[in-house]
Amino acid sequence: MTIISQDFYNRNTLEVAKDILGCKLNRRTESGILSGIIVEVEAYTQEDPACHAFKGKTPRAITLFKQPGIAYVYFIYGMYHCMNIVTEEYDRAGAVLIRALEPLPPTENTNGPGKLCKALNITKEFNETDITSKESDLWIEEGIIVPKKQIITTTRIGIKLAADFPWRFYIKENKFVSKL
DNA sequence: GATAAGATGTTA
DNA sequence: AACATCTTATCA
Repeated sequence: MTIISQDFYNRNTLEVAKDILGCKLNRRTESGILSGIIVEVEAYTQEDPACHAFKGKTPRAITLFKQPGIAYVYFIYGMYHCMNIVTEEYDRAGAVLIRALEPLPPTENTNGPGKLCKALNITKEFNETDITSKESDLWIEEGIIVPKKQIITTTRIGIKLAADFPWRFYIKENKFVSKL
């Protein structure tokens, strides 16, 4: 399997979000490698009021300004983690939130951003992990090809700010996309 | 089915 | 006080 390089992430966030659908997320654990196809994502950029980086380089959001191709993992609602991939050139903030995976093999419950982090045991210790290297315990490879016609665009979920931005993308009729 | 409430801790 | 969530309870 071909690992996805930094160049892929060093682009406009909206483009990366659409192009990463169908790619395969891998997590190496003591009991083996857990994998899933990315089937649902959302985009966030520094000009976007809903983005953590909108207010600038706060301690939490500083990761978003770093080099593309690293993970941004944060803790939310007192019990869940959410995993993003940092995009855009160094010193420009941008990220793609991984919202759902199609698990391989189909055992884990990965149809939501908090659930997939729990299933793959992704915690804040993975913040700033280089996901373009197989030496990491978290990386992304090429997966299946998703035709443009199969990509559905909608507004993002669970936010109040910029709720009208059509920056959520998912694979049409995939059973593992988060509920309604 | 739908909608509401509760759990829980970090952030600025 | 809000929060890029999810589960459980309580209706119908």
